[in-house]
Amino acid sequence: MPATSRKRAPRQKLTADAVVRAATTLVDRDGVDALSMRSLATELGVEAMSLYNHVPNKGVLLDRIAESVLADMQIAPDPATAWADRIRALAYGFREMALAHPGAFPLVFMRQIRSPEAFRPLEAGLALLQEAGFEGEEAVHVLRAFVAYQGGSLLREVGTAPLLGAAAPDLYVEGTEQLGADQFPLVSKLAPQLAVCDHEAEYEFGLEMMIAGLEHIA
Amino acid sequence: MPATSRKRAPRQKLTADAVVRAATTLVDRDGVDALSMRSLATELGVEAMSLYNHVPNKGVLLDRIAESVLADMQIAPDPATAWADRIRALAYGFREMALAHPGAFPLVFMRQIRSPEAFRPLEAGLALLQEAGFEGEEAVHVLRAFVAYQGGSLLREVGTAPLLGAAAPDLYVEGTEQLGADQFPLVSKLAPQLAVCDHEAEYEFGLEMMIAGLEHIA
DNA sequence: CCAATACACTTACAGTGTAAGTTCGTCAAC
DNA sequence: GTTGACGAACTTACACTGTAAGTGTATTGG
Repeated sequence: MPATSRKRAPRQKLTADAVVRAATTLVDRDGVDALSMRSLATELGVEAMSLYNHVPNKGVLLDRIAESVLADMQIAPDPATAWADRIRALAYGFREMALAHPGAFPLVFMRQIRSPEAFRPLEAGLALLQEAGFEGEEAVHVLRAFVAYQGGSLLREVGTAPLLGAAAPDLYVEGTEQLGADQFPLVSKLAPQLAVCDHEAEYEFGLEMMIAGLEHIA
Repeated sequence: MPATSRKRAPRQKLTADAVVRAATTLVDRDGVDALSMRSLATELGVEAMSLYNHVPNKGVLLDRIAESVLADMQIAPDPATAWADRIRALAYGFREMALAHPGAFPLVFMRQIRSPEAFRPLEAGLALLQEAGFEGEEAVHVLRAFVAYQGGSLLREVGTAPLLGAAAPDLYVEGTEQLGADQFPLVSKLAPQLAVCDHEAEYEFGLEMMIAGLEHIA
């Protein structure tokens, strides 16, 4: 007789890691709102309360998801190129992390992470800025500005913050039609441009703006 | 005998507007998570289901809250100063709106608003950029970049996206202590600067960076 | 081989959004 | 003045949420 039980499920290994991984997958697939302890348990072929043997509560589970996403971020080995290019590399690495986890990325932004995963990209950014000539408080300011821009951009791209995204492509046209072009002439005129949003191009545009601003300061 | 009934509550007028106003107040005071149909009803001295006579469902209620916040935004009458100054004025008006509604502001960012309230600031921004020499698609790019930066910044300031905010002031110190300064020397060295976050100063810093970048393009 | 541990299970409870049905205050028409 | 209609607040009910508490069993260390 094998080592597995004869009644009930064969006591398959359910580890904390498996729980977090499954949760991340579920969130990326169906969105954060679709994650409940019961839906996750079902996904794992287990009862809801069993999850509490591996994760203290849902809040911590969300933190773990964010950490696992952050841990996935690729930080380029930083070849000796111009610092502006290295900023670009780091920024696009950040974006790829977000796009790889469209559902879970907001958690990285919204939850306070207190683990090495959070320090790793931070350290990389500070190192890069230091070599670019930004030290101490100024480096922190620059980093915060970049993180704010990237966070806003990527939340828009993954759909969490659709403000000014493409959204329903007929929104502006419809809206401006029924409101009349008199009241909002420019919105009306630019409706076609507002109705589409090439996220990669937008990301690049803003990033270059910020880098140009940074070079102005340097 | 007055016109009011003698049994039950005096049938006080409960309008859609009153519902949205009360919801906005509640959300700003206690946070979005504290808003439930029942808690809002209690606040209004009414049963939960009565709200559905004035608002079709909670989602729409959240939209209405966002719209009411957007409607509160002051758009400066735009004196004939340099366009960079006018960008600053618009940006600080946006920030003041956010700070006046710390709980409800995230809804402005997260929910897709399809009402005149949303077009008004948009039109103002586009008008301003046009006078600064940015037309068509380029103006849209610029606007999206600014909105992304401001959204990210303000979500940090109101506490929704604490990433890189001050947060627990001992986070970095503790973190770097227990992890050792070897692994993250810069984070460790800059822990004091990372532990504090003067939101207004940070907002200004990033804004000036973006404006400098914009002037570089112009 | 037995005791201890780890961990999945069951039950239960307070809270959520909201569909459906009931009751009642107010006002218009006769 | 009576009646009827209508709007709006109320009640009940249901499927869901997170999780506290307690039960049972398969695996492992002595």
